[in-house]
Amino acid sequence: MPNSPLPFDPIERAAALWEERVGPSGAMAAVTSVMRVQQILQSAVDGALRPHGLTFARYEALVLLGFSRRGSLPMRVMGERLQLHPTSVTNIVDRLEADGLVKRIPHPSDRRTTLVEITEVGGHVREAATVAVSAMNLGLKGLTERQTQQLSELLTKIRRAAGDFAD
Amino acid sequence: MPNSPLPFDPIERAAALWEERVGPSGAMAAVTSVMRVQQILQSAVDGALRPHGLTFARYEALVLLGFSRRGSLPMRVMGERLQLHPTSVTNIVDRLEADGLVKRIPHPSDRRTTLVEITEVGGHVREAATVAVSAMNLGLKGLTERQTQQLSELLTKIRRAAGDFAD
DNA sequence: CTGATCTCAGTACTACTGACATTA
DNA sequence: CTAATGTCAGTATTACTGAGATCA
Repeated sequence: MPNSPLPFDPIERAAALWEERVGPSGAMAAVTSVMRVQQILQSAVDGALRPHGLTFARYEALVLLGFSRRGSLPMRVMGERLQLHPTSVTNIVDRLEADGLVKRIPHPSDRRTTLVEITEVGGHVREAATVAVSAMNLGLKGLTERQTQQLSELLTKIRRAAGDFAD
Repeated sequence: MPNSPLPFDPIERAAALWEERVGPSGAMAAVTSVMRVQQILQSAVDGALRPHGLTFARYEALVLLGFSRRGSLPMRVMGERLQLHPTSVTNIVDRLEADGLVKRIPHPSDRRTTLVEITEVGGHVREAATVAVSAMNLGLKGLTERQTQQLSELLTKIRRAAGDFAD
């Protein structure tokens, strides 16, 4: 455990001081909250996936491949969907391939492109990992179903404004 | 730029497939959204702070010290407030100290404790950095003031449920 | 002696830059 | 020739584990 719980909300306290000495604190509080919740969720999900030898990033890649028609996708497409830097895709696929969960195969018509295909073992690991993260509801506690949806909607507004996608 | 914007929302698409093949996708979508928005905000804030030689983590530490009475706090307290691992506090203070923004001073009564004090230079950098992040509203675009507050409230429910603090 | 505080060494993971090879 | 696709090497940040020194 990093730290025992504080008797007060540190973000709320920081926001009060910010308001008093700097100015409106709404954005600061929201941004800090996002950072902190990301850390909480990342830690929770990674903990559930560790027994399966996966991180959340690698798990997402595995799920994406499992969703595709032929169980394979070009590296570039994986990067687009998972919002990953090209070198990060290389890195993640390297690790998955080293564990035998995916394999690189040549693209039939475009020889620049590398396809990544989920293996049978990869499929089993994906299923087991999915059971694990589903069982913990991905660490998302404290919100009702409706509030969870509200949260997604608010975050999607931010993503859209940031130009993540043009819907 | 990591990638050009997609013509559709990748999280929404993944959620639809998840719903179809795995089950309820609300939590998955929310968690993935948090991860992605954190990345967006982190990148935006770090970009604004880079000219000042700071990351968001180091900036937060500087702000925290600036808010304290005497401009100094024990390492342990910094870790509590910023929700950082003890070794991360050491790391961050090391960097700030190397840049002359803070300095370690001995605690007057408890010799186990190290106090971290913001320097005059550190105060100037903090002020300039605050102007920079305030001007960009911390990268938080796409939400009204009211929605920003809603977002903070939802995230705080998660933080409370995770045992971050006992209010 | 027990527990608190901090540091150090080392590991893991991911992002990003810049360079480069291959191919459309 | 220009653009696209991946890979490699190297750098930067932060989280975390385990060990250990110092001190209340």
